[in-house]
Amino acid sequence: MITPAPQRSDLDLCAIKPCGLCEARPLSVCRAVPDADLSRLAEAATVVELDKGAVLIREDDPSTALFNITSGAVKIYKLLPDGRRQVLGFLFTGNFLGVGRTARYGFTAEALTAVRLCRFPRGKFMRLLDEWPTFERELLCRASSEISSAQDQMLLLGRKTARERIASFLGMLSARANRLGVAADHLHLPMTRMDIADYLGLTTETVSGVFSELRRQGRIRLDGAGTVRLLDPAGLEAMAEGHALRA
Amino acid sequence: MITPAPQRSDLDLCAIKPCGLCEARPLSVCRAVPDADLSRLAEAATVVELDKGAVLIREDDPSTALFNITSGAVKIYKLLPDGRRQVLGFLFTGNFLGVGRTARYGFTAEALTAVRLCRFPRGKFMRLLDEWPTFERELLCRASSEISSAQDQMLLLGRKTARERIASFLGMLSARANRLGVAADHLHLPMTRMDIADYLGLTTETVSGVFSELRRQGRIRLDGAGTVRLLDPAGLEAMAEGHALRA
DNA sequence: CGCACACTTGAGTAATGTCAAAGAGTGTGG
DNA sequence: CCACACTCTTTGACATTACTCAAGTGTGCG
Repeated sequence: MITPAPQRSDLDLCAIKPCGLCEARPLSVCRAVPDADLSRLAEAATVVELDKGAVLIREDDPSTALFNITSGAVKIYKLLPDGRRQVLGFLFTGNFLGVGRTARYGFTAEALTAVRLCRFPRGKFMRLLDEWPTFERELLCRASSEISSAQDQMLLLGRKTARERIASFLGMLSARANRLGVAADHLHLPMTRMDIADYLGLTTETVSGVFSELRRQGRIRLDGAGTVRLLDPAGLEAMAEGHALRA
Repeated sequence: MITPAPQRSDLDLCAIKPCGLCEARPLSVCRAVPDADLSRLAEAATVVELDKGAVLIREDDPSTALFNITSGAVKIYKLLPDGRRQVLGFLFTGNFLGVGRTARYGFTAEALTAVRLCRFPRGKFMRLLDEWPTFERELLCRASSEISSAQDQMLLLGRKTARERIASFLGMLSARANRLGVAADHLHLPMTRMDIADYLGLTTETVSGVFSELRRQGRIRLDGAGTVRLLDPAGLEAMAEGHALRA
């Protein structure tokens, strides 16, 4: 509901880093670029480092560049004229921003933590795309799964209760941790309650209330410092799918 | 809220139609296929005709085929175990179904009217994709704009009021009519109030109530037979973006 | 140490959902 | 061609979920 005053931060241009050594590569679109061509990829990219709160993409600005996150977390959101906000997603290492074909960005992107990104000017990027079919396939693949997640989110926003939304949210974070091979029941939330609320179509008060309710029910534990421990993942999973909750 | 009993209809296999004469081609992904290769495209496709209400894709079934709509309208939706439903979208002539890369369909697709489609077995389709880079680019392009629409819909579902949702819905249909070169203030709605409600995250009663309110305000006219006339497109547009409404 | 900021809690409210019933439109079979 | 049966739509009374507003409690940072 509240418009945060987004601070414009100049993009720090850092030395180009060889893509071959990049620890984010296995998670990124660039994994589809042939090893032999890595230097051409590195040529096209500029490494950018931003502080927490910095805005890297502004809704309705001309979309001149695409970004790959190599470390840190980013939130993307849309605003209504009166300041109501919808967070469209949280992006982490390996996520790619700006695939949209339109002339202008459809959302704002803001750093949740300090971030490091590779910035690709749109024109250069498109030319590379033409050369490496595997790269284009990778993008299509990612776009497809993004559509699929968006559809899950539509079901959540359109039809789930506040409880179910929070349970789904925790489930998603847990699944992501699992995919990355991290402990899936010990979650770190880099976003505020308001970000979560704006992501789930709720208010901070409701999010807070449901977290407390889940804590009282012994399903989660709030360890402070943005950490949540899942004590009953199965129960939360069931709740997320809309099954009535016992206990 | 209600699960319609979807009737399984056998896919009628019809004679293969030459793609060169297809009136849906300028609107479809196939416009990106080189003319010289059209016969290979036609070989891969099977023309299918379905009655209103027929289910062509069932959520969680193995995704064995992709479809291109050559005439008619289709709705796609997801269900929760207790029957709550979220309509993800309405698809028309030229829209493409099934780009998802996953092994199973993520939604159910049901004919809103009688439909004609081209059915592509997934394997064959993927092989064609490898051969025609322009075809793959076309799909990526469509996937991007689908993501963009999905994001608009998330804003709608997460943050807009019932009034704003209906106004947005009418605006979308109007914009589509405009794109097709049809009169943009005379809309035909092939879907029921319940479909609209399930698309906008509302109930039929609320949808009906808002339609009546807009009619009383002189902003629209309900001509029966699923036809709506927009009397105040500018006012509706403003309403869709969340501006307070005078009058 | 104290000021922000984020989070939690609770009381009251408003928007939308639920339930019920009547009205309109459509198609079918006599 | 009409009557019936069906579904879809509209309307209204009532219930409920989540929001608003307000106060109070951490928690981190300068």
